[in-house]
Amino acid sequence: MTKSKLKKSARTRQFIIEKAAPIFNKKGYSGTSIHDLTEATGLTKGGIYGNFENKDEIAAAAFEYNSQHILEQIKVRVLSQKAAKDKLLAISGFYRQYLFERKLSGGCPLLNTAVEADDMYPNLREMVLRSLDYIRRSFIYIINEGIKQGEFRENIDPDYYATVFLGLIEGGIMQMKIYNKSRFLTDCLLQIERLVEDFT
Amino acid sequence: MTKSKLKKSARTRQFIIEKAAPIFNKKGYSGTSIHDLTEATGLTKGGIYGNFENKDEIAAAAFEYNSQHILEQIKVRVLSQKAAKDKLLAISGFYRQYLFERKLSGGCPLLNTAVEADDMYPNLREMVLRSLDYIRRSFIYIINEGIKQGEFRENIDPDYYATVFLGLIEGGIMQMKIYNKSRFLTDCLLQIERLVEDFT
DNA sequence: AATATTTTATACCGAATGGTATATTTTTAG
DNA sequence: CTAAAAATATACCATTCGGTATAAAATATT
Repeated sequence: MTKSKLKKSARTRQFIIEKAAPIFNKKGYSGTSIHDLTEATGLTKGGIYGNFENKDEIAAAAFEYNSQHILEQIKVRVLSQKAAKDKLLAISGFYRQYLFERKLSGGCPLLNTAVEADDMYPNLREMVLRSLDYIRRSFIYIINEGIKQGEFRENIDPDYYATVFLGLIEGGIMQMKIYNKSRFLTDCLLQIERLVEDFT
Repeated sequence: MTKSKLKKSARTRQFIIEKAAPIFNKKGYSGTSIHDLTEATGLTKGGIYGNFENKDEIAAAAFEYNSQHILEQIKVRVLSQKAAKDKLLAISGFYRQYLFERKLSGGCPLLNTAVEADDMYPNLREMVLRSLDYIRRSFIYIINEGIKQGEFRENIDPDYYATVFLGLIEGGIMQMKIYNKSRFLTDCLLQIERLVEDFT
């Protein structure tokens, strides 16, 4: 192992994933061809198929990559706050900054993949479900903690608000993308923040 | 004109649209092949291409069909109410009933097409934008009327709430589809109704 | 009913699809 | 530095893709 701790194949695999991820996010699973990936990576089919079994496996890895990037950033931001209210605002804060991430220019991978996969690709659908549920459970956990520690009122339904918050986020992203105006997302995020304000 | 007022071709065209619409809504534009349509209609390629220029035109007609169905139902429900508050509740009421429409089992065509089209198919994107904006403007118009007639408070921002409502609707549908539980949509609709309640 | 017209079926096209066998190159280990 | 192993390029495969020319069938007009 001269150049790196990882084997060559592992590095190439990662390289392919990084190039493939934004393409799948923009064009979707059906809309992305292997040729798109050879073009983006500079590799040939042999190079791609030497590292992945088939298109499904690349798509799955690409989604996981896109998804993990979001979940990790949310995690970091939440952990950096102490008060439950600030933790919730940290999540909406992430999506405010998210607007400017070139990496995710194709929109929200959770939303994109959810819409394409739900009726067509059960494996991808399952992966989306797990990722969405991570955010959901984060909301629920934070709200419950807030209640437990007397920071929030007691009659707040964590499940309900997790759904409302996620709905506002994804619905806001959808509108932002179609209107090509960030205001549509920021308005939805503002509503989340107002609801959170009302928790105390 | 023996059997109908419409020419044969017009009837066949309509027949193709009706069969194609749910397929495009489930599988998306990239995911739907002409073969899918010949299979669903019982026609051959000649029959299809005798009535449509190309796949784009079928997809556009299919989206318009799906979209019009929604917009018309919203229109009817809104017109059946007099008070601004009831008009707003009529829209969320539509989406409650919407859950059970077999016709739209593939989810919300506005959401589906928005997500697939935004980066890839500018024509479809434009059509989605017009449809979404119709609902948006309905919300705005109703809220403005409510304010004008003293039914709602005066410090309500119609544009803001139109965005929030649409976000909750589409975000709710997305969650409902991926979790396969209607509660995720009904919770988002409930939040709309609570916000409307607060307008008075 | 006969004919003109429209509509649909058949048969085909080149290109692109996902995928693979194998030759060649590159990397790794001794 | 050399040999073994791994990774990549080349060339190819069958299938499907969207689309079309044309022949056959169905419909509309007289």
